[in-house]
Amino acid sequence: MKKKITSNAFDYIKGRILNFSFLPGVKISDEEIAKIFGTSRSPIREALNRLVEQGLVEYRTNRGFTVKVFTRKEVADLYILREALECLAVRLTTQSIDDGHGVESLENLLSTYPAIMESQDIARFNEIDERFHDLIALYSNNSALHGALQNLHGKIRIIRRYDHLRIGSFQNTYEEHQLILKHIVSKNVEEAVRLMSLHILKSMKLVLPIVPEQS
Amino acid sequence: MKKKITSNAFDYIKGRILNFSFLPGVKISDEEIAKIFGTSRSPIREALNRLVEQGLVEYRTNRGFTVKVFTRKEVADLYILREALECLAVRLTTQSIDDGHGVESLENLLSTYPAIMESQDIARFNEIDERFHDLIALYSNNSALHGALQNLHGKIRIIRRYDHLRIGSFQNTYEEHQLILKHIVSKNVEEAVRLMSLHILKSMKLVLPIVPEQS
DNA sequence: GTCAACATTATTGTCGACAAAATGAAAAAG
DNA sequence: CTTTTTCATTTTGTCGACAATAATGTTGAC
Repeated sequence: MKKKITSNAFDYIKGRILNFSFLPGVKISDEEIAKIFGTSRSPIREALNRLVEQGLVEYRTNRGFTVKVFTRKEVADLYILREALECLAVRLTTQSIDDGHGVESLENLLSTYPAIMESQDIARFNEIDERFHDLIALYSNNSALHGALQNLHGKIRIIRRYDHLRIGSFQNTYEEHQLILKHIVSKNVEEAVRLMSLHILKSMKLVLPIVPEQS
Repeated sequence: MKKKITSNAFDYIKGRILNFSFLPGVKISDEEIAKIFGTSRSPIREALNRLVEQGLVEYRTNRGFTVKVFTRKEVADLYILREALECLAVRLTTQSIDDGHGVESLENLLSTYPAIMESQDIARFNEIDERFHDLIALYSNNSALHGALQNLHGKIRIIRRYDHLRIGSFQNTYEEHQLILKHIVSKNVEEAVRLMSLHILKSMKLVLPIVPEQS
């Protein structure tokens, strides 16, 4: 088995960005990462270039790499795009879900919500929340869509950091997910899509005011 | 003025992929590109890693970089995603188009179609075709959406290579674009969206059979 | 002639070094 | 004191080299 430093570094840096260990705006020094990995800077730079293209990292010539900072406008744009994509995912998934164990997976996931809500573990709850949406994207059986949504979720995760009041909306999210799934299972496409749209837009309204106005 | 080899190489390689000078499946040797640029391989590799993340180039460990080959399923997925995004773009653009010179630009563009149709210049026609869609994405005033669509168009361009019968459909495309714009201008959102959807799906039906079945 | 084992060559991944550019600190000018 | 200039330090972009891996070619057994 090989090392493939680039790929490891990619995961490592992305991980630290997504769990807020690297905060928006901070510099990511290739030299430092290289030291951490005990390697040279070349593979680290390759990883960073990948992350730039993924939209999580920003780069300015002769000035290095920083974690991307999103303006409020950008966040709104992301959510509007996300709404369209999630609705498409619901549409496609509803059509094709019986061809597999998709319903099962989703219902299993839903059944784990209460325990986690009980525990008040925000990070964990956000994880399964994201997983719910990811599963729907997955069962849409459209890899381009799935990829696009994963990319969006990454960016939105960075933003969600500001969003700590979410404890109150756990119950809400749970109920909405349940209802969406119910309509997916019963092939009620239009209603499922309508609910998903509301679900995303509601989330946007919660998040937007918390994002700092300017970069 | 700086050089920024990475960025130049990125544009150069992407350009050659998009104008079919690098065909799907062929190896892109970093060493060769480095020779062309008269530089070392490091900045070339950084550029290639960016292109990998953009989905135009594929990478396998210890085996180098190749131009991405799309399967027919992937192409179908791309078009379905594209339909959703283009429709969203039409929706947003219709709402906001009077706040600028958007209509003008689009009408100007449309007015250049006949001459190019006359000339039978396929490449040039595909260019303005793409430009029409890009302008709509631009005037949607949603940078996330615009970016996602640009990315999609890049991938679809690779596929379009197989599509050489398009001369016949010039007239068709022209009329459809005219009609779509007309409904955008007159704020007839739903009809504009409906027509755009048909426009994309028709294109998909044309392209799909031409894509080689398997990778 | 086919095929496996081995040897040769080419390619890929990573390294350490260094010049150019930016940053920050100190000195000079106002 | 501020502002500007100069200089030292750090960071960034690129290079050329090399070991590890894969691709290719050669040989000989069957």
